[in-house]
Amino acid sequence: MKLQRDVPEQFLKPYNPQEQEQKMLELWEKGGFANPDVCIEKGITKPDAETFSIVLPPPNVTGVLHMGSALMIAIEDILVRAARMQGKRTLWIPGTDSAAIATQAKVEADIYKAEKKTRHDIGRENLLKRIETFIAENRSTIITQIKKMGASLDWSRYAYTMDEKRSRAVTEAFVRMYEAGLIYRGLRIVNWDPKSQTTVSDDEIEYVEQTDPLYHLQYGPFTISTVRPETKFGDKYVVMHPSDERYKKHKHGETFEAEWINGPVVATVIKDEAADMSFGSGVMTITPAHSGIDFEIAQRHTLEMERIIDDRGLLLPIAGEFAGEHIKKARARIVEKLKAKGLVTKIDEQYKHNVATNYRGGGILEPQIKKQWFVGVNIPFESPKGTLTLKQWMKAVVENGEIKITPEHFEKTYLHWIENLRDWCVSRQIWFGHRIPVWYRGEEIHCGFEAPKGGGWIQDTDVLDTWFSSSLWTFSTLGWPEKTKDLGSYHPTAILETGYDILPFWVARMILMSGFHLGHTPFKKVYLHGLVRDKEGRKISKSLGNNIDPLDMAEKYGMDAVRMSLIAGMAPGTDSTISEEKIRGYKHFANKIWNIARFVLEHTSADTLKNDIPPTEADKKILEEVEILTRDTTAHIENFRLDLAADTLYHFIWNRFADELIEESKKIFTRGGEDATSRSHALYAILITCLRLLHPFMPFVTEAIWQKLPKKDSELLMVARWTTTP
RNA sequence: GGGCGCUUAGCUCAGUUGGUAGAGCAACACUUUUACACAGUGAAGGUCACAGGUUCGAGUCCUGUAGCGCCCACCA
Repeated sequence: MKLQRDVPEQFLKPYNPQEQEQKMLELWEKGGFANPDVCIEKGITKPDAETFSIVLPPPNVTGVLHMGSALMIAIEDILVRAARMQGKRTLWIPGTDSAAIATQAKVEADIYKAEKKTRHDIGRENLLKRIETFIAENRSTIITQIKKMGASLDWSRYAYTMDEKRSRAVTEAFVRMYEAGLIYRGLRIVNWDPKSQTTVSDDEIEYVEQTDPLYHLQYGPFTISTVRPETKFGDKYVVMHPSDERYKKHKHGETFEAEWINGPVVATVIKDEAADMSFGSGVMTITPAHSGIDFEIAQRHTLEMERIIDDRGLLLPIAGEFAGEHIKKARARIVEKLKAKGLVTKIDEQYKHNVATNYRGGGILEPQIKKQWFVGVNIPFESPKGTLTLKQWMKAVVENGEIKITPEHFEKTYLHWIENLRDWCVSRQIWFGHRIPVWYRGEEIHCGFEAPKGGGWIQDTDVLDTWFSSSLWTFSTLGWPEKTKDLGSYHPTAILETGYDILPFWVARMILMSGFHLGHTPFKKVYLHGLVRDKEGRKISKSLGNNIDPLDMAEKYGMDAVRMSLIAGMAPGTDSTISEEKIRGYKHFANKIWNIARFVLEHTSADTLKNDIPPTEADKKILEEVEILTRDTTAHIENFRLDLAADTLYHFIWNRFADELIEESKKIFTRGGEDATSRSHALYAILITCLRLLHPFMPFVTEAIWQKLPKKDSELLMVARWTTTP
């Protein structure tokens, strides 16, 4: 058979991603098919088709794309593109997050560096203005980068956690939960950072190992031990385990007198299982105002709680002669005094223990009792499943299979987390974020959208935990609390895809919020991906210098190669590795398909494809193989085994299609005749199918080839049908 | 301390309900044959962590041991 001369010229060179990618992006944008309304309008999707909706876990508005987010986008785009091609009404909603703590910290640090001023120096209003400016200057980066990845997001529905609609949703959610009694204000022990003057959520604690002396002190008839003598001024309870044989003769509630730092005190014996019999003497004194465990013990037995340390870390008057001193400095002097009084029985100099620090800024945390806002997880509310607590709801929807988590073993992690779940502290003492919609006037409290009429009302100065707004995301992005069409069509979303590391923080809390506000789940499925590591299996971090920038790599090897190398070898929920060599490997693959297309097009043309001839027996068999390939790939995608789908396609295309089918076709074409015609039809059909199936994974190269095909059922591969014979 | 995982080729990892061990990369030899050298052909490479058990049959199921990792809690 004679070579066709009408092969597009571009195929005569190796595949050049830089040349094609921008063109494809423009083509897709012009089509507008990421918007399901456009798909319906243009007759691509049926108006009553099954929906497939998914929210993009919103990246930080001022962030930059890294391999982790690239993986997430690749996975979601594959699911979305496949669903769209399968005829579903497909919506993928983009958005960004304000990441309040991180953003404020960054701006504060910048200001301090340039002007040596703290936020207290410049004031709330000014700081917020500076943050807004900072966000305005940096917000486009991440959006541009996401677009470059080829993500088929519907940007007409873009949402930002701090925009007007989302802010409205946050306030509405807070007010409704307050009115239902699920949000309350309470005194609780919180992690207070004296350095930055804010509370820190449990998730933001970083434990740092430290070596300090452990002092063993005589306390009445008991020996207690502590690394922090400076907190011990108010101690008047000794706690021991109820079944500790050594202290059998001491009854719960009995009192005794003990000589202590600033003179004699009357102490009470408390029996509580929190005491560890194997630690030291098995007896401890407690400081309820400055220790979580102690606070809980005190609560159980309704003991007095007295503050010893103020918000700045200075000792209060209870410390007597030490009052006003900073705890750090006071310790040595207090130890001296205890020694002088003969109360120090022993010192372990090299005692290793963990100190809680603020992972941003590193300040050592000092637990304090503060008034905070909480979402009560054990308070009943009326749900479609009857009267339930939030905790019971969150447990039920996963246990009864309304929400399926993949990989399955994370269901255990989730349920275990729910078991240990305590009330969620949602107030934060920072300035950037959604302000708590509560006003005070003396003892009066008002929760609503604005201050009540009449003067003297002062709004709560705290803002909400950033996860509060994030947990409304599946429905706030669809227009809630308005009863929008989108909300009706696309909620619950089909699937939530995110990293396993935020399963508790985000996934669980979305289930909570959706349960209360909508009475159903926010999604039907949860798919969790793993972390991206370097080829040595190390976490990617700036300090290790092993960061591989996805956009640099795309520049060098093409975005398809980057996407494919993230997906291949990535089993659900398992950490995967990335390396430049791997990316290069998939660039070769893109080139392979390119050359396959060239070969096929050299042996077909619009003219030859017109003749509808029956395939030979051999070709029939080959076409059956392609059907199996389609079935396998579709099944793998449905099971979220994108790695297997990618592998299957890779091997079929390279080892079967290229190495075998094309090789044997050369002889057939040399002989010519009907067999050759049949074969050229078959190869063309295989190419078409491979392009369709591979498109979600490698959208650019497949679309670029598609654009040059002489015969196809759709102008854009992006909205071509998933399975069909032309 | 509680929970969840992992251990398969030099490296990174697949291995779906048990049925004679797989891929990519790396390394080796050969080949410039007009789709592609960003290639092809071929060869090499493994006591599936270890020890028991169930089974006709175990990488796969069960029990235990060792090593590694992650999450949660946090020791006064």
